[in-house]
Amino acid sequence: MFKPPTIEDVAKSAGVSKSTVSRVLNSSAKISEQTIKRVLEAVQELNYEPNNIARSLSKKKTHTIGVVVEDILNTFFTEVVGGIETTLKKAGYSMFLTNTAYDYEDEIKLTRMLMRNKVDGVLITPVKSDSEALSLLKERKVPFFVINCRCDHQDIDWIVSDNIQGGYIATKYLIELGHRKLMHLRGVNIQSTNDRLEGFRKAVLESGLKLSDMQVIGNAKFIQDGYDVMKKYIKKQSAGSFPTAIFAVNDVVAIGAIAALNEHGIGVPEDVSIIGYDDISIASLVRVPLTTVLQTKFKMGEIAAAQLIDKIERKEKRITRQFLIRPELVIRKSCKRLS
Amino acid sequence: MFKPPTIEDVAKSAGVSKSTVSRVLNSSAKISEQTIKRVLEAVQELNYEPNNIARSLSKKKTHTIGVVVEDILNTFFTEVVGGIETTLKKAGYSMFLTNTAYDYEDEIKLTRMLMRNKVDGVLITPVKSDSEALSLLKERKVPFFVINCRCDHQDIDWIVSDNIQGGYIATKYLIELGHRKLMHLRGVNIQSTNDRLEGFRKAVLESGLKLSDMQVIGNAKFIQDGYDVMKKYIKKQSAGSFPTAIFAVNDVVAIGAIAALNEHGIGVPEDVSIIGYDDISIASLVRVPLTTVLQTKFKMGEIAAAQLIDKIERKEKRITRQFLIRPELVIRKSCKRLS
DNA sequence: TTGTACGCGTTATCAA
DNA sequence: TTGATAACGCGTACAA
Repeated sequence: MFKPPTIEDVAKSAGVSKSTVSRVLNSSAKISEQTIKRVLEAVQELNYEPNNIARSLSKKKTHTIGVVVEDILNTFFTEVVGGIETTLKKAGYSMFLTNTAYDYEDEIKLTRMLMRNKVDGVLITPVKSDSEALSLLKERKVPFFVINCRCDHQDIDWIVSDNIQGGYIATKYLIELGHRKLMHLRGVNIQSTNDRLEGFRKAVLESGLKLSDMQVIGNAKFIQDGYDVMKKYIKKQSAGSFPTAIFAVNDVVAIGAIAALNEHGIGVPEDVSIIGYDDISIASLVRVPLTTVLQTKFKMGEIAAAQLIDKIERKEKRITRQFLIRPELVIRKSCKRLS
Repeated sequence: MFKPPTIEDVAKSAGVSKSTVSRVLNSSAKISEQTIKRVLEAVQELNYEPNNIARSLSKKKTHTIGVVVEDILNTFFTEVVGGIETTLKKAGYSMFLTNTAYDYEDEIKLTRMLMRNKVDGVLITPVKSDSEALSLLKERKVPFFVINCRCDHQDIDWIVSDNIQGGYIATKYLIELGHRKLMHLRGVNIQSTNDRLEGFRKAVLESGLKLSDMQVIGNAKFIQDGYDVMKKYIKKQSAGSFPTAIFAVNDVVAIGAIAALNEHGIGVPEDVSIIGYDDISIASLVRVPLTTVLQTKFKMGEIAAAQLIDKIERKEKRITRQFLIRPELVIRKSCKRLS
């Protein structure tokens, strides 16, 4: 059975004590040139790699960050994770990546697992804003940072894309193009999509328009939902009440809606303008390049990771850090100015 | 300063020795109902969580798998990682996810880091098929499994999508549709894309056609490359030699090529058929729903992870495991039968 | 059935 | 500048 060399083996080979080897490797004290050389030679020869597990146990620090994500396959989270990974690597941390698949029980189990693994900190996209996972972390004094969820508690750090602002700028853009009869294809009932609706309302009211003139329909999430909702709407409505512009809760819903519209001979943007949300990678490639609202996901991950590390290493007094990232309008071809 | 309770604390609180606590928690031996109850109560009360670091050090097993991926943002790898994560979770393992960004130096550094962290095994998509990372792992007897790369060495386990077969079925399909003047938009010079070209050639020859009649152009990777290569080709060529069908090295290159074709009034599939590779999520959403070749990425991840775990836990003699996953044809609308 | 004592591979403390 | 030796928190052989 193969056993990797330990610090003890190096010590013997170099003819010194293991404390000396440790000192050389961590350059923590003054050591004679001679012994340094001898130790490094022994390290080379044995091809010694320190055992981080033992080191972690001794130092009570693992240089490891746990990441709990809702959907590891969703490009939104993927890009956030990309930002996290980049930042952690730079700072010398490794990443335990876990996936809840929106399962609350799993979220708690995974958080527990991470705590048992003594991660130095946790980045989490919680299913619920009052998730017990957060209480667990707080109780055990594990530094953590919440991503993509505004938590009520004042002392919880988080970063979210400002969905109210995003809904606002999307709607405002449509209004500026001269549209007055708007529709919102709303999403499922969660914080982020509710915020987008709120932004929609805010823009409408602020522009002196009436909410009662606007239509808010659907409960859409995937491309098929966008298609179905639109299809159903078209069949029911008389042409008179048809909106001139639509704000869809996300890009795939927008794409589905466009397909339904086209099937009925309604052109985008000739007959109706449509704006999405997310700027998914294909937004520029679909039949009509999609005007949309961009969330800087990679950056969100970077900021969250950087903040967490700062919290861990600086150990400064509790400053609550809450970040609202401004989304950006990406103008392509799916909206036209109303003459 | 807060200190989480240790097994010792639980032992004291329950009035037993720590070995007893350990036994209860690992149910490794027979213990009286009484003490079991007392211990569990103490665990509850103190909200005790075992320290996996200490446990790992003692048991020489971390229940952790290192994953080294070339591009954490690429949906190909993302889906593979999805399959890995699912499988590992089921088996009770955690995942250290790292990203090389195609940097060979990084690949080695990260592999070293994983070994220092004493992962029980490694899943890796190496940049080179003879990467030193693999030798390191072999030397240190760390079980590993290679994803998406056929390695020369007979004793290395790997799983790849069969790109030769993929190129073959794509080309064969075009030929079966009656096409005789084919073109291949080739990719950059790496194993997988070279294999696709090889499959292309194989299908051509096998059908009794001449390779000299076929055109192989480009060095394309991204959407822009597909556009540029096609654009350039159109400008140079006389209509006579134009192919009736094109096999593009991947979907985005195909999409770029279609854009270039359309700009010149060449319709797909009316004037020229085109088939892609990958079945990226948007393949069905672009102007012309794309016929393509599908790689079962999630499944690749699942298989790789399952095989690795099997290797770790069964400790059976060396059976080399090499998997060639068959790609599948996904027929949509971008190819037409030649009359 | 339970407890004692040692080992896992480091770092940290205290002498020398 | 170095070397013993004690933590770190847990599993486990051995003894009781």
